[in-house]
Amino acid sequence: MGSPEKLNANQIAEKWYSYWLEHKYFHSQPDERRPYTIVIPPPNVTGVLHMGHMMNNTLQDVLIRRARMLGFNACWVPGTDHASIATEAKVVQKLANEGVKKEDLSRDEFLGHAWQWTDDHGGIILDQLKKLGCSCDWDRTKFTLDPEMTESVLQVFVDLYERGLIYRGYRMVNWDPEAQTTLSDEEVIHEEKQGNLYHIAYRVVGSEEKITIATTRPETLMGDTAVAIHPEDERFKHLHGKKVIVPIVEREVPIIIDDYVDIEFGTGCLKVTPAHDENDKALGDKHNLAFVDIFNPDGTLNKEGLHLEGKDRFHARKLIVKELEKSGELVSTKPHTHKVGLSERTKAVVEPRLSDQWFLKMEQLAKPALSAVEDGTVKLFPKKFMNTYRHWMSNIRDWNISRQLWWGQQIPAYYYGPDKQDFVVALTQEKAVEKARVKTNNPTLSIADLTQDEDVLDTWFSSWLWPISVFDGIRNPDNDEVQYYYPTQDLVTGPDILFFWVARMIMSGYTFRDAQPFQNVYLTGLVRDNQGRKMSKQLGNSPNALGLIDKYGADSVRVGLLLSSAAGNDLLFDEALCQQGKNFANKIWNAHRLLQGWEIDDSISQDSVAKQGIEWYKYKFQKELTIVNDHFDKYRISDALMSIYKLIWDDFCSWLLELVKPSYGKPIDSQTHAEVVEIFENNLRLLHPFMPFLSEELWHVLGTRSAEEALIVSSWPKSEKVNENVLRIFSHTMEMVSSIRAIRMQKNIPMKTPLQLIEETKQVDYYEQVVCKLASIDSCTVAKEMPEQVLSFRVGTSAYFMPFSLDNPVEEMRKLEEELSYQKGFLQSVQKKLSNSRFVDNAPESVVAVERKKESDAHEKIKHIEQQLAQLQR
RNA sequence: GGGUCAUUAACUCAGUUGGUUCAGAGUGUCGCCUUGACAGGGCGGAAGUCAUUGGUUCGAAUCCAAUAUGACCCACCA
Repeated sequence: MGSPEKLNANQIAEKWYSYWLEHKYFHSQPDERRPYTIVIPPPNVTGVLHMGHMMNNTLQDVLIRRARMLGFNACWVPGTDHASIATEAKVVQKLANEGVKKEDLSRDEFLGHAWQWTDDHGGIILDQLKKLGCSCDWDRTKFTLDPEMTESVLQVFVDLYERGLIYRGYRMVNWDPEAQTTLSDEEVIHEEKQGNLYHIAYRVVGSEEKITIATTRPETLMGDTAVAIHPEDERFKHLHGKKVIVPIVEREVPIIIDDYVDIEFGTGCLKVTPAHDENDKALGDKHNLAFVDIFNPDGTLNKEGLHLEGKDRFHARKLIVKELEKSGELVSTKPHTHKVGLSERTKAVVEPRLSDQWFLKMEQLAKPALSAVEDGTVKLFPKKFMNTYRHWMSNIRDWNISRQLWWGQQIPAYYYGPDKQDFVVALTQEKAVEKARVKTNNPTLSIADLTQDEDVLDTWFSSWLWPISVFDGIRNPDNDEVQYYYPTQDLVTGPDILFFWVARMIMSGYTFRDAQPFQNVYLTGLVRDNQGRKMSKQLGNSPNALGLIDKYGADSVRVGLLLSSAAGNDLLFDEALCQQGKNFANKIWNAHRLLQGWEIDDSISQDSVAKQGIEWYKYKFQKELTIVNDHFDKYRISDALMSIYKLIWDDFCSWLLELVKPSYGKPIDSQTHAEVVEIFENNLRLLHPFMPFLSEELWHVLGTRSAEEALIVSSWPKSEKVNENVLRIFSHTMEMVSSIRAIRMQKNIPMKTPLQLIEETKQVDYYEQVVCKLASIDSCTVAKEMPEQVLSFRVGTSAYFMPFSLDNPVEEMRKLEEELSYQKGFLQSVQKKLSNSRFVDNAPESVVAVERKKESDAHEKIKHIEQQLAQLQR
């Protein structure tokens, strides 16, 4: 056969990946089988594979490959996301490096650059997934900005608008001054920051009195249009109805009375800046205050900032504090930690800003999505995420879906007049014209009279349709594909996008197809380094994903990742685990070499020990198969892998192969060889989802297979009945072997020493040969009476003896006495339990029976040990 | 401020309705071995008052309460 001595993981990976592609095993189309579908969480089109992706996609591939072997029509849909703000930021940066400013480009010119960038860098990440072994149906690769995907998105926008769920509103939104766009609430991350609480004195009009307010943002003072106090605050009751002068701008503003104010906090007196704070806006609306916007889109002060016009907001803060200090109006500055909202993408401090934006009403959409998770139509793994999901869904706020960016789907709203209220929403310009003509009653209106809204849609407004739109289920709701593949089965993603993406897909699923998008959501943990830190570029603790594959091989990296990941718990990634994976691959490789190296003789009949071993292993395999299947059902993927790991390494390699191994230089009988090969093949079936390349390679080494017989499209083993009795006898046998080995090592007992068992009721003939072979003893027989000069050990309730002249009987006796006292203590505690009538009366019968068995077993063991001691004392 | 989760061997984690010989695994560690598949190996050890304190129970790592530590999520306290 001539397999090379060393395993070359990368070589076989390349070979089999092309083989699979060539035979279109990843491709799926509707047929009579049941579908098993996963849609990939689309990575950013210009992204690079990182550990999180590796983890995530390995899991998906394991699920898909097993489903394929289980006979499902497995379909894994790949694709990428245009990642509006992230990609646009990268393109802007790239242009800036070339000395080009975004402002100097037209929209079309900019989009040309963005597409160029996408074409140059896009899809790299998908090629990287191939290196990992992912069996995606590449013929189905989608991009969220593909024309048909865009059309789906726009159609949904129009539809929701017509249903009255999308509206245009002048609202306080999260503004990212760096990217100069709005952000949804979910794109804002709050971080604790050390800041100051400034106490500033405002003069009361018509009196010498001053009133002191507390603020963290003195630079917004120019936008103040009121000062607020609590109605019950005794300190300020005399000021009701009075006015104050805002320092620097010298603006006269009212003192308003509102119980929103917290008497305890700061000075109990609040400056109100309705244009730059959500709460202040509420106060402004309620008390009919003026709104003074003091910022430019880039976070600098506008002309309302007077002499500070053009200064950045944080610079302005320092300058204003200085001015107030000089004028004596700054009463005090106290350190104060508070949460600051940062843009998820640019890390810029988010500025609350009033502006015209598009919103989607969420309350109605959230209802079916909430009940789907509550009633188990959609299951979350691990379950703990149900609580956060429920909380979020029941407190959901409207979704700001417009972004002041260019890279994305432009909002299909068309203005036909100077007033921003005069617009129509339509899928195409042509349709927009028609609608506008009707609306204005002006039949001469033309496309030239329309201006499309400048904004694009939030990226998530396209990805929330992903499970439907990849099957074209928005534009063609009745097409065969979407009917067949939707709802999909499993979704594997990180909990960080539970709200961004998962929840919204569930909402869109019910809204547009009246059905859940997937049945199960497996939420993986974050990948951290072995010190528990998040992996990040700044820390430089993120291993190069492709480098790992080169170094260890894809199979080993997959194993390394899976060995450390319980669902939903963060996993501390350690490169040592990839080494463990590599060692495992090597172990399997060498097992096959052993098998291939034997000389086969078909003239001899089957070896009886081998026959017994094979019988045992078949049951052992079945037993583990049940456990593995159960782990899969519960999404305990790493447990499934660990079970297989131990089955192959310990049971197959360490026990079975040693059992069937012929003596040195002797041939193996052909029947045993054939049966071991079959067993090996079944092991490979279990292994395939985890280590696809190695398993496929060995599958073809062990037998000649046609393309249809490739492992990837073979079957997952079927469950068969287990003979528990055989397993029990074997585990007893294994314990005997281990005990003999242990004693031999300590006492330096010669090979071929015979072993005896004194109980006549016990059967030894079944396992005698196995024990003799593995423990290198001469025989195992039943003795009529206690032999002289023996070493002993016990397995279960059986006592075994080996004749051996002891150099140091005292040492042996000491050990026996230790064992005896342990057993006696144990017996005592069992008896105490059994003499407690409350236990005997209350505990289930089976539990009491177990205790009684313990008692009688302990008696028996004690008897053996005492006999042994008596013998030694003679 | 509200909530969720975690705390078990040196490390990373299991422990699935409380009940089989006084808590398991993988890695690491320590001994011994190894020219016959594999030192990327074999065999055999050692290692834990299950975070703390109470409670429920015949019986608690497991259920309840409080405390401590850590992680994450949500929220408009200037």
